[in-house]
Amino acid sequence: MALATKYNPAEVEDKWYQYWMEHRFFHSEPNPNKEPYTIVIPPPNVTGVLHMGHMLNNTIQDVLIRKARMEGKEACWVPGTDHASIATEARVVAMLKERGIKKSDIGREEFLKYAWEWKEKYGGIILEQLKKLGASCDWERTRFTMDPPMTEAVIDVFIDLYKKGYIYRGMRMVNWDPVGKTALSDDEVNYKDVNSKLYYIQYPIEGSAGEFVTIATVRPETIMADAAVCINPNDERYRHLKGKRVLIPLINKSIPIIEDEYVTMDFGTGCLKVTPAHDTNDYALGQKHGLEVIDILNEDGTLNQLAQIYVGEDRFIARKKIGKELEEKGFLAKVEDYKSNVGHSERTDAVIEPRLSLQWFVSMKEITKPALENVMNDNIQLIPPKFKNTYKHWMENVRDWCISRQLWWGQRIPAWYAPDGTFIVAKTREEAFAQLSKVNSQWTSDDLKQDEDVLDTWFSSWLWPISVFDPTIFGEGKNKGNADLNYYYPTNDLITAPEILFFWVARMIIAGYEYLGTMPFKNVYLTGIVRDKQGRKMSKSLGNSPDPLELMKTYGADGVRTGMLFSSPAGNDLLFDEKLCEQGRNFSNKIWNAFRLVKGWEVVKMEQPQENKVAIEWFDAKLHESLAELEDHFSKFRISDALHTTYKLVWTDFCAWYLEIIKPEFEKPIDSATYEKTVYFFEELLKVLHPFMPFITEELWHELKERKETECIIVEAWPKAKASDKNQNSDPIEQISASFESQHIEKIMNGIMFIRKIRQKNGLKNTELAKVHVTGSKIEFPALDKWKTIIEKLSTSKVSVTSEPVKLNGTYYSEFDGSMQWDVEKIDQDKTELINQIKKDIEYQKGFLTSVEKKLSNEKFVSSAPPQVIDNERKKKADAEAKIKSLEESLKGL
RNA sequence: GGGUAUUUAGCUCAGCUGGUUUAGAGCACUACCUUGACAGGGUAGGGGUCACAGGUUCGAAUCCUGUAAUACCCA
Repeated sequence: MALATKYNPAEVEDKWYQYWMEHRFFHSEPNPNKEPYTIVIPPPNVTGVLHMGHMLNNTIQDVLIRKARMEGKEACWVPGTDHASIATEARVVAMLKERGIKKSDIGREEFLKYAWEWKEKYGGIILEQLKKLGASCDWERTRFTMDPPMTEAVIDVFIDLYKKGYIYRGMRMVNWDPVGKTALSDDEVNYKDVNSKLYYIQYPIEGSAGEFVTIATVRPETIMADAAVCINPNDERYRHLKGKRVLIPLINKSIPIIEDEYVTMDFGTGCLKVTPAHDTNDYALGQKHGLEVIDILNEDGTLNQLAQIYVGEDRFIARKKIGKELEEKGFLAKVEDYKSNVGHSERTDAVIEPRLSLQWFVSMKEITKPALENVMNDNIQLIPPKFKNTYKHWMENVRDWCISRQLWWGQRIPAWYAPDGTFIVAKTREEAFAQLSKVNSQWTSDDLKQDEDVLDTWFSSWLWPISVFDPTIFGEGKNKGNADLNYYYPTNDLITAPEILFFWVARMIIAGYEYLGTMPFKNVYLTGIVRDKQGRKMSKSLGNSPDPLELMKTYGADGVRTGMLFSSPAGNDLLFDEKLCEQGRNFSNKIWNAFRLVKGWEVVKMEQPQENKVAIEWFDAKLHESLAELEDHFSKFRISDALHTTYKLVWTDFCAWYLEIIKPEFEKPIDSATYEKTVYFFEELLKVLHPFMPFITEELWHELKERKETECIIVEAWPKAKASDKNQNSDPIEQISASFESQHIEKIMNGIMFIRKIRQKNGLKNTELAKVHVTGSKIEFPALDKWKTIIEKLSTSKVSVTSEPVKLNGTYYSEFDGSMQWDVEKIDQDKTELINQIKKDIEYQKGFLTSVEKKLSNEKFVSSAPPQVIDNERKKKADAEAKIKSLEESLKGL
């Protein structure tokens, strides 16, 4: 045989991907005659390289899009990347540092030139890697969140929301990253338990020499920013302090003692220092009591002039030094070890500093309303639905969204400041100046300064499902959308990771309702997180992630795709094991070898053997049963289950049973009728396999038959499950099973396995025939008779079949399944094992019988259970009794 | 601290509306098979008190309560 015994994916994968591209099979245009099916890719970070999370995510998207394409829908999968302002800027800064260039020296314009240069060079890597995976994205529609039209959309949205009153500028306590020197959104902060110390500091009471009040704090370096000391008005211990003042140690500054029930009496000393500039809760307390705000930190986390002491020192060094000085000067009562939960920057890992600053915010209270409502009422479906709760909780407690970032890489905020601080939000300097001139004519256009900050990347990507189609619809007086938008929007499914449910998904829903009045997608499929075997999240720093490209080289893209999907229930984490890819590769190989077998046959025109007709009839039913099951799985996004169904259909039903039945003896030809039908089955199987394994299926599709240039499996029609004529209303799976004698065949297959078992126990050689007698009920007899030759072929035996019990000569091992009796003639060998087996069987059956009898003798059961259930129990009882009898007889025979 | 989940075979998971022979699959494991498609294979086999404790019910892996462990999200 000319074909290699092992399938070699490397030879075919690139070839077919290129072929698909050349023939533009991935490209989509609006087509009113077809139903659209749209997915927008969750845009990976431009700085990113393919990791296992992308592999899983994009495999699922590709499975869905390929299936939709085969179903005759206008399938459109839009790819692209986002500009990831913090991550990219960090990369570019690092690159410049290597070249000895400092960001601050070159200025914004120059820096952005380098950034774009960097983006052009490295930015496309991940998209190229997706091609290796087989992703059938419409590459002609590739988008980048900083493409000029996409940027314009972002600016339009900013201006529009500002005009609507959703965007405001405000002094707010933000999460400040002193290393990145930027504000972070709440979601970009990771909280970690950190060992720290609780300092008990004594504040002298003004005017009462020698009297102190003790305060516990983990941040002694902020005492200089204290604006008050707070006690609980219900606290008896401090009643005498009412209305007094205390002096801040070391700087001797006088501050008031205030009262508020906010203070927990049993935490620390029950006495709280209030530092409005450096703690979120203290800020709120300060607002309430009209306290002074003293910010003693610079943007890099060092102390400033207002601190008076240790000016210029880093906050952590200052903490140590102040602790020491407090002790030396007798202000420190004690120090305790303390565990506290401290926020760290997701990007730089620096300890987050709550900091007051002027930032831009989106007010979330109103704008989120439709987004919450339409998820709760299932207009938009989250899969799995357990995420609805989490979503609801977040949406109901949503805080205003801080959208300004102190970076250069991103869309610069379109706000223009006059020298006196008044500002105008407008698209261009000219527009801003024109607006300003109306109210104030003292300045020239050149006096205007644009805001230095850029917008959060999510402020771009929340528009993604709209702006990839038409970025021009945002803002007042804009058009109602182009043909693409009207055709593809709302998109169908969004496949993404649960970790960005709020970062991204929720915000896209908000934008969708705000700008188009409708949902951006109908279903949100949340994949799990890919972990290693020990359950650790895969990460670069742990180095526990395999290189996806290497994996694809080793196992083939098809192998890795199926490997990922073998174990990926929606929303549950996937413990990745390379063995899964190996299983995927082995599956490719199995398909390949089935093909080799079929392709190797000599086909002649001759009468079709009866057993082949029987096998075809059976497999045809099996195929349609599986198709119905597949449809059910897909409709519920049970992708892994869909793959398992396909896997079993191909490996077990087709290869292990069907092909074994019709396989001609060595070097004998096959009849053409069976061959044609087998090729047809093979084609149908390749089609259902295609979404999972696009490459091998395309290859075999063309190997199986001569095809025209565009006759590719990627655009072949998806096989539909046959619906039976009767019982139109009942479940499709049941219909098919019921319409066919499948339950008889299942019994026959069990019988075949019984014979094989006895053969093995008997130590029969491959050439020796087992002698078998099968007795079936009247209803089963026709099926048995039809399958007789097949039973013989598959179990290497000589079979006789009757519908009435007959007297058999000799001794037999028997199996009775309730209606069929299988007797395999005993051959003298060691019987003890078999005897033990039978005894075990009898015991099992007796135990079973007891449990059934217990049920039936329970009066309450008999009186309250539905009749069907009781009948079934009676049947179970009769079956068990018959089985025991049959087993005891064969035991006697031994 | 608050919330949401999970816990079924050695591993990864199904088990969808409580009853379909005292629990299924894949992988791993064991035995046998150099069988003319495939050893990346075949045939057969072993393996589980459904986390624990209560409760509801004629009947619970499935529903309820509590406990424990784990994971994620939020503060």
